[in-house]
Amino acid sequence: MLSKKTKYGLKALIYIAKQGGLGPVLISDISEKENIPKKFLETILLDLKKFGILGSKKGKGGGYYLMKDPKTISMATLIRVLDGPIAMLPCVSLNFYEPCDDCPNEKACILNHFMAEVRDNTLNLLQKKTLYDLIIV
Amino acid sequence: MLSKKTKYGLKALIYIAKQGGLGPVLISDISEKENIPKKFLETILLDLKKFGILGSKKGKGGGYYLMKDPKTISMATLIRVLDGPIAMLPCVSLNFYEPCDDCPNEKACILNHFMAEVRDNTLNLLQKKTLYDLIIV
DNA sequence: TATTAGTCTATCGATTTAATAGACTAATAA
DNA sequence: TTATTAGTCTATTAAATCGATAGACTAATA
Repeated sequence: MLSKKTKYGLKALIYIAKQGGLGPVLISDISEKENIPKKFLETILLDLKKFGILGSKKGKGGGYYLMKDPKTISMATLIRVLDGPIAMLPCVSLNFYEPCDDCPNEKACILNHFMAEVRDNTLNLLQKKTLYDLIIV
Repeated sequence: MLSKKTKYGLKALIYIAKQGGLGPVLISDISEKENIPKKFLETILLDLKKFGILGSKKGKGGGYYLMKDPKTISMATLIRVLDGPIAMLPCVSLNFYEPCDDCPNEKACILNHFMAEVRDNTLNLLQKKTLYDLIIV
């Protein structure tokens, strides 16, 4: 399951993307319209900024805006930034790989092979879908 | 990500299935061969018994055995029993559904629709694959 | 009746998650 | 230049979950 942080983050990004680049969007605006705790949302958007997905402007007329064309932002990237690994096991994660303590031979591990298949299956969908696909309803 | 409980549980089931029904399999046997903490494994197998996946026999010559043909046990079922929802959000879970507090209208929620698509995509694979598919290498 | 092996309850520490608090800094406009 | 707006940063907290362990108990077999 995705964390609430991830759900909130995705909803915020969809909200911002829907504005279509008409100036920065206020945290408080997103918070109210999407029913996301404001302080929590602050930390999430800050995270997205750190990863170059969002940019921000302080002061009056400030807010958050997308740094790239929504068509170039895949859902796989967003889930990885917000939630972490897409794979079901660390030993088949492409971006967050970690070996299993209990597994003496990963290449011979049946579960490893199966979970890699599941990962590829999911990735195939998540990499194709972009933020843009979500805002054109 | 799947919990260690789930990973251990799946490895144990694969181990038991590989014995091909030649009498009950000992917890200690699985624990040693698969490097799973024995006490932890006990609780996991007990869980699988509760859900009718495994049966057990006490005393000498006892142990755990499969209650059904591995060909009839889907990976989707196993992951649900061990880990919980397969869906990425509670609001699109078929077996563990819960509405989102922040969502005023689920049917109109873009994320909901997208995550339902992801769920179907994953489920399509997990329901086809059975425990048997994992033991024939 | 001794031994083997699963059952049950409970507890523990560590980590993660969700959320909040509050002081601070940058940008804008009057 | 200063009041206001709005994002930044650090930190703390409460609750939940995770991974693991302890120990007493019960059933089955030889």
